[in-house]
Amino acid sequence: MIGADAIRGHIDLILLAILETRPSYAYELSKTITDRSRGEYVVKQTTLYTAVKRLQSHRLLDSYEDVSSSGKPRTYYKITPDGHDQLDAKRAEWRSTRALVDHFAEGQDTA
Amino acid sequence: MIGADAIRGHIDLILLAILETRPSYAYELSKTITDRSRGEYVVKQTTLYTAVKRLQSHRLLDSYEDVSSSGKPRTYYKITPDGHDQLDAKRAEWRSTRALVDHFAEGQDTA
DNA sequence: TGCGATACTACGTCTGCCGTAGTACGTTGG
DNA sequence: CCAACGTACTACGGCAGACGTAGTATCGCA
Repeated sequence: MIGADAIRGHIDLILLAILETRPSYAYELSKTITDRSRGEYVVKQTTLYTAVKRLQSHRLLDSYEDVSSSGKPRTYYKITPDGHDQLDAKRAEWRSTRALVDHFAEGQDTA
Repeated sequence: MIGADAIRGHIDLILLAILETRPSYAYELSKTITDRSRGEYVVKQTTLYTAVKRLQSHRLLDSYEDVSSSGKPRTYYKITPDGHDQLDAKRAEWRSTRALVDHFAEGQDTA
């Protein structure tokens, strides 16, 4: 089970990366994350909704209603061109972060 | 330059890992981090002091004064046995987190 | 008709990192 | 001698992200 603080700040990257492939809606996104992490990471509903709203407010996601599906109409989220750019940027940032933490965590002394 | 939010939650791991080798004091720790990250990550003083105090309050670090050095007496920090355990735990957590983010970030679809 | 899955919102709280600022001591050097 | 600079540390308020809890609402199905 992975704690939220460890993931903190990377949820945007995860969501954008999932939505890069195809549009999805909040509930499905949360399932996708749970499934693909084999249950290791379960996003809280509040966290998820907050995150998609944040991304949308930054114009990284667009949303549209889908009435055709069964049940309540769903809000689908779709990545925007800006979202793609951000995704690239966040991937790069992640690689830097990963390299940095790896460096210290593994205690190498090569500068 | 790596933003603090990307590192957030991993500072404890970084500090413990550095102190695993040998005791150090706040100022030196900050220099170590700056140097070893080639200036990519510069910890703020407030962040650093908050972090070491937090670790100490959790009994992961011990401190002692060193009067022999020139200048103001320094507070040296030394990792405790509990700190070693935490370090192992945090390393493991980091590996999980890394695997998870990598998985999503790189858009693999192998569950 | 009511239960379970789906779909979402509201609100207050906690924690970590930041910005800014100030205090204080020592060595060095003009 | 005293001023500047590096070292060492504290205080305080702010902000954002994630959380816990809880409530609302619709639909399918038995």
